[in-house]
Amino acid sequence: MPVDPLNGRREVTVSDVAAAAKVSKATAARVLGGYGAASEAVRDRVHTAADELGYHPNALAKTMTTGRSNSIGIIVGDIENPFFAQATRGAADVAKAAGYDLILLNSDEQADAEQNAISVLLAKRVDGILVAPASTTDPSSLREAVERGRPLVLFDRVADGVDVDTVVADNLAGSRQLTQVLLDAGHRRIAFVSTIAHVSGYRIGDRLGSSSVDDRVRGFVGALDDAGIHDPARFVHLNARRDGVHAIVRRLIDDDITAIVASDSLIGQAAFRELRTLGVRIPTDVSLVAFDDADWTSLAAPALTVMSQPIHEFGAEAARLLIRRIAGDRAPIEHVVLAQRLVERESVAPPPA
Amino acid sequence: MPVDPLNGRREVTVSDVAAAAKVSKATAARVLGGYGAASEAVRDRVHTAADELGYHPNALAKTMTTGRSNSIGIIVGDIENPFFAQATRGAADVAKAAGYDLILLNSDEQADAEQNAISVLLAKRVDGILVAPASTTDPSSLREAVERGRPLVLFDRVADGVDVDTVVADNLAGSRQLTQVLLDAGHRRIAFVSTIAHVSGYRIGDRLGSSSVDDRVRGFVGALDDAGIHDPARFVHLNARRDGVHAIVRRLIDDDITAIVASDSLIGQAAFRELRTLGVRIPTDVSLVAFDDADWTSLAAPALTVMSQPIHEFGAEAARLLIRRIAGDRAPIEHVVLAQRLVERESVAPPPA
DNA sequence: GCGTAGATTGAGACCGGTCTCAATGCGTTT
DNA sequence: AAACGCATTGAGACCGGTCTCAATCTACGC
Repeated sequence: MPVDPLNGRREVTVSDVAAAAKVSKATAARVLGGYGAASEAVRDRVHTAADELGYHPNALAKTMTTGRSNSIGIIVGDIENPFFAQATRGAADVAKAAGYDLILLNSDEQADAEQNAISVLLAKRVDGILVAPASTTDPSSLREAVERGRPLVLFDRVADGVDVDTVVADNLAGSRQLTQVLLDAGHRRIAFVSTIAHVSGYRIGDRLGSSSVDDRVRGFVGALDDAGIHDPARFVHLNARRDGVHAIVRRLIDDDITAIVASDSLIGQAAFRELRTLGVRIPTDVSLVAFDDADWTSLAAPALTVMSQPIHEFGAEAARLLIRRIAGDRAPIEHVVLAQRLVERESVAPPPA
Repeated sequence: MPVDPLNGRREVTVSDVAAAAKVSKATAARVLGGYGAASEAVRDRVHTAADELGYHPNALAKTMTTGRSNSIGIIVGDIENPFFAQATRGAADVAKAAGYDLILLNSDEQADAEQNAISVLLAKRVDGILVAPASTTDPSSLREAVERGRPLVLFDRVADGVDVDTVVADNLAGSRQLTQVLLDAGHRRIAFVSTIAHVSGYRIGDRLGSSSVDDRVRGFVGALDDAGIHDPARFVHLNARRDGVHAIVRRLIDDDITAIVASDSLIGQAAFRELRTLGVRIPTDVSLVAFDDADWTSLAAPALTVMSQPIHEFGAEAARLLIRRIAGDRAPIEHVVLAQRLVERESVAPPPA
């Protein structure tokens, strides 16, 4: 009798049930597994035997032969970030409805952690992987998944040279529109702030490590450019993680910036706090807008004007695409682009005279 | 040659590597698995063969014999709720450091979903389970895990009759202290609002479905009682999910309540919004306090006075306890109680004259 | 030079399912 | 009554690892 190595207890197996029901292992497996046929009488015998013995299927053994684990991996930057939490929930709901579970890994936006996460997931034989890639420009961490032919779907950002389904927002258009709100209010000295790491000062044509931020910056720069503002690139401030959002914001105030576009909700929050501690009034002295309609943006005073994204849907749609691929769909790669939506509130006003 | 049933591709196995390295399967397994001994020469041959062939271990096959999956399940109410997201991150970090991955399931605070989640996790042979139980009073959904001897650790709430390690906050003391802030400000008509379902109006001695809410209510009632307030139970308002926080808040205002204790951050948020739409000024007209130092509470105007909890630590400590149990620790059951911390801000003032 | 301990290696069972294929049983057709 | 089709059942290989145990090899002591 086999013994569970973990707690020394015995797990009831198909063979045990078969013996108790006086049928072959194959037959017991058929009725317990719900495949193949069996006579009514046998089915009853097996089921009652299973109940009496307390049979519980071993999903791993099943995976061994079928090759399907009914679990999918999801790699996010940080589950504590409400953005990822929401996307994960969207994915979890779709996955659950289709009979899949989620194995969750945080990458902290680190390529090596991401690569390691993928190896782990592959070793656990997940049926597919959902990832918000840490780097758009260096997708080497994703290579293993692609090479080994596991279905892979990217969300929030794309990755160069990785030919898989993706679900992202229309950040280019969204950023243009968000920036335009500021321009329309009369601002000319508008800063864009992002935590993304970049080798040096931003210059037109530079490619950023995250396609979504890249698009946002391009939308921002494009809008300024269209408005006839000279050298818009100088208004782009990156590396805010390294330098600190508060330090950057302080510098911006010194530079007589009159409006700030925060690249995401977390940066928006940090900027909001710093402006408050500096005693800078929003929107009287400085206007502030951000991406993502996070909870706090409508609760804060003033409430923030934001570019809202269907975050839940990022995860849900990505999961749908993935599950289709797992099911064997060989349709051409799909690049889903979801619209953003402007939510105007109270954080924008004309620049001070 | 075995073929991967999922994508028709061939996965390289220990046997393949063994053949290429001209050693037995057992020997190849030993060097690849890092157990047992092998001569330097053989080790080299096997490793180069593995590299050339592109060998990737199958963690499931390993689990089949060892009985350890190196994954732990975590069941939360809703990963989208920042509380659970934070706790999950805490657990994920500790788990990762110990070589475990997390399988995440949402229960939506539903006992049947929780029970199903446990079955799934058990079938996937997780080494242990972390759960914020949906019901303190009806722990039947947890029974299977206990009966089958899988290590189980509860966090945020306990469950009656389930004799396992737990990690919760000192809600009784925290709630008392939080209520006292209101009492000290001169309030006598203070309401406690929770979304928890309850058969009827709250009465002293009633046992609530969540031990943490139960403790908070008892702390609240105790503080009022000590302050000589008659029949404090009448100030406890439950079933806010069913009735709607906004409806309850409106009713409270009609009843000339001068202060509100929100049972968690989400309720605090809903109450805050409703008070604002009603044109009720905080704290001039009504004081508002809540549990959990969520982001928005310090960003809102006025900033909320809250009872802060070490949420991250709930998950982290629970994971630590669980991993100890998985490792075979037979020490007596541990009930960790973490302290809460009062954060006084601007949402409390004396009641209007 | 021989015995023996210790290191190295291989054969094959095992984990708990699924799956293929052949054997058996039974009702129907001719 | 022989032949046939279909439903039901069982034997045993297989998935990809681990693990036990025995066989072989090596070096050392006397």
